[in-house]
Amino acid sequence: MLQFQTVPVSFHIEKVNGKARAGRLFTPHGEIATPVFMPVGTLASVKGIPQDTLEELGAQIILGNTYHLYLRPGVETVRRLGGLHRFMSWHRAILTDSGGFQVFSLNELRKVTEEGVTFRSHLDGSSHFFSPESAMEAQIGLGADIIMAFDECTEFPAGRDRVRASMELTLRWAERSKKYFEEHKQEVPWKEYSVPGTQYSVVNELHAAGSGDVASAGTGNCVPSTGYSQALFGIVQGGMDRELRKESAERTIEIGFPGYAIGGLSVGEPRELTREIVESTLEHLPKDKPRYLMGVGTPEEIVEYASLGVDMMDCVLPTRAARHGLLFTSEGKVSIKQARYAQDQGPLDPNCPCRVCRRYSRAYLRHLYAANEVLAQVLNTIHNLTFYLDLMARVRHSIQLGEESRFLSGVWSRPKP
RNA sequence: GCACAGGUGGGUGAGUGGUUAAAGCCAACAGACUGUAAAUCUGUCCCUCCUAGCGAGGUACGAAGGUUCGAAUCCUUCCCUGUGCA
Repeated sequence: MLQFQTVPVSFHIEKVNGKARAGRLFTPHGEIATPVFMPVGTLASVKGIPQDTLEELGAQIILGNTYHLYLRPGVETVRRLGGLHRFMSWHRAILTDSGGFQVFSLNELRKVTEEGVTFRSHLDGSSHFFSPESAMEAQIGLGADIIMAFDECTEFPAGRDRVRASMELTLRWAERSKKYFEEHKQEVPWKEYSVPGTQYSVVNELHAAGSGDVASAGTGNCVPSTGYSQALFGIVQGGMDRELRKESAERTIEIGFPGYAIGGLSVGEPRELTREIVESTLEHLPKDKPRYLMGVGTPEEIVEYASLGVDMMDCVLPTRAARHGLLFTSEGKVSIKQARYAQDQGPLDPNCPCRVCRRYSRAYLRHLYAANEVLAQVLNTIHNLTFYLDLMARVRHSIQLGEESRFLSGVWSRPKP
């Protein structure tokens, strides 16, 4: 009889370069080289991109969203189907957000109390209650490798009293999240598929399977190595107040998590302020634990945050902007819908190795967008994700090589082939 | 030929005497997008001028004429389109 063990996700730092770190995060569904950019797949799908393509693009871990999946198809459905990995046939790592961000973004459809948050569904208006406990229950049921404490993402601007109250609430919710998680983490759906006596070897096979072996890519391969459980990360809040950020960090650390996120940023504040808060908050986070900056950013920003010592980032920007015709290239932003590209036979980004830039012209991409073809969204997203993932790979490489001086500028401009 | 029904800005299509340069939608053009209520949202979209504004002129609802203080809206004739009947 398999005894399910609960060793947390582990993190090894391989190289420190200034404030930046390159490392490896070990999860039940594979290793992740950090710093890592995590594409967002809110509804168990990175919009427009099939899972095998994501693997080819080098996505190591993707996000899912508890609130959205809870509403549709429902946590119990996903759990019965073996968890998110099996359900969506994604063999690599997954992180779920707790729904904390929806406390912020659905501000007109929610009511926050000490106990939790009542949401009105954006789908049908029905009322739903999320608490730290129910958010953990849901995330355990979904079975992501990394799950997030249920927090309140504080709005901007907010007065100091409001920020403090919000931070305190998040701290109380963090304790409740951890307590529930510790008591229930063995209920994760993939324990049923655990194979005794396997560890990293299984992880590696999964990676191999992910690199193009269609025959072995069935749901049966969604088998995590034993010896791992999900990992619950805590979230630091504190608004734009350095002191409160410090206090939030210290008290979250006191509760104790295998990784720490910086939340509540990129909520409308000036970019320079974001950077300041990130930098000052990072100083108070443990050096030996993964640090996850939630919800950022532009290509320039993710490079900069990595250089400051952030290990994990996620953002809807590359995927959403792609669907809206905004493409990131080595030469800056390209709004492919502009009339000026109608006759442009050149590639989107001459320095980009992605399949889109190798094959299609700007004129064609502009046409697809103008004609509202679904392929426009697919190709644009493939490019933007390639750009982001490739950028982070170069950042990792740069850190590993100790190229500190070239870090920010060098990574940005791609060497000519 | 006769009888109906129609002709509105790039396209559709509201509007049947006055806050109408003319709704809405589409197209076009530009902008936004940062733990996804997002294949979404915002702005511009007749011409000219400037002190750039709920600014000033001009032109405009098939054509020409008429009624009226005032017409896309009412009348007359003509042109054109669709349907039906010969």
